[in-house]
Amino acid sequence: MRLMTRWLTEDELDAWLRLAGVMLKLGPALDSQLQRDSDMTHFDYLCLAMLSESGDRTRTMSDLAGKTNASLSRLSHVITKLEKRGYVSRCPSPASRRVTMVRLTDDGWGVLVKAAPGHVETVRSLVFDGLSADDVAALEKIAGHIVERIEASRLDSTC
Amino acid sequence: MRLMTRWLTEDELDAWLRLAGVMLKLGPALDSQLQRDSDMTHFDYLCLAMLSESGDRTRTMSDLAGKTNASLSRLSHVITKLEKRGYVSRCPSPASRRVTMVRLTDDGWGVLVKAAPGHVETVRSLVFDGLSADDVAALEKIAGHIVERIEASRLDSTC
DNA sequence: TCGATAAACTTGAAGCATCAAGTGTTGTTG
DNA sequence: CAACAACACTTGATGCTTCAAGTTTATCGA
Repeated sequence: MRLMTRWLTEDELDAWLRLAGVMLKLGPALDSQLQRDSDMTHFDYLCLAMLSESGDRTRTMSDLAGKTNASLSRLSHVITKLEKRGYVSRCPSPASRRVTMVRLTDDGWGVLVKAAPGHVETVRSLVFDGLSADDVAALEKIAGHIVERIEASRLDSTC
Repeated sequence: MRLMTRWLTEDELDAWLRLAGVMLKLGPALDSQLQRDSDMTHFDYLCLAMLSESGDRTRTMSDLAGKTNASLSRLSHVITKLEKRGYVSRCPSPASRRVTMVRLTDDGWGVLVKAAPGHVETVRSLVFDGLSADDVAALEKIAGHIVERIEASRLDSTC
């Protein structure tokens, strides 16, 4: 708790309200397209995509949670759903009995391949069309900065 | 539907994954702080804040939905909740009988004033600390660009 | 002016996310 | 080596968001 609040400057406030707008609108916009065309959430898509990028299409829950920026709890619920649909399967890890591994099935791969073009087109048209290379670099830098700070703050409070 | 997908470049993909990280982590981080310290959601806070910025602490539902980047349906549910807590009140509009006006009550104002310092401090520490003025300008430009494109795309599909 | 269309919400149900609590497994330390 | 803490999840309940459908009021065209 601080005694004096460091308020935002006018420029910061403008930037903040727009960023809040992105948070409030972009997620739903992506969900809406994927739901309509492929009956899945953006987060579902991310899970399948992150699995597909692993050599053997397999990851541990914790690893996948990290790659998708999700809590283990959220991931567990979603993996249960995707497993019911046959897109992924859980299997025990050879390394340790307390880790669960998730594998992208052939069906899951098929669904991902079908969903990808429409999703990428949506991301392109909502985010990247009209952005310069400098803008893209700035976006990566700033977004990376924010994610880092969030992760650092979670470490603080855990100790 | 396009025949050839314009995939993302490597730089775009990096930027996109980080932006997705922001979407997935920043909202929950803000919710978590506000929930813990003030028993409210970030979206609740935004509603109260946007009402407080109006001269008479009053806005129509549609106007407030626009300011908070929300659907009318979402807003209606949340306003019902905030009304039950006594932070806002609904009243008819003198101009037209189909518009509902929402007013920030004194209690709501009090809650907002109490919540603001902690929230602003969180936003500052997660987003703005460590960003240069150029970064802030870039953030505003890019986030504004994305929000504009989402709004434009919604108009497309509505016609 | 009358009827159709659109605007401005509201509501209920269904699906998602989060939180708290619980289970089983693996290091770790006295 | 036995207790204890930490890790890697899983589960159930609660609250939030979205979607589809419904209501009431205003506008617009013939």
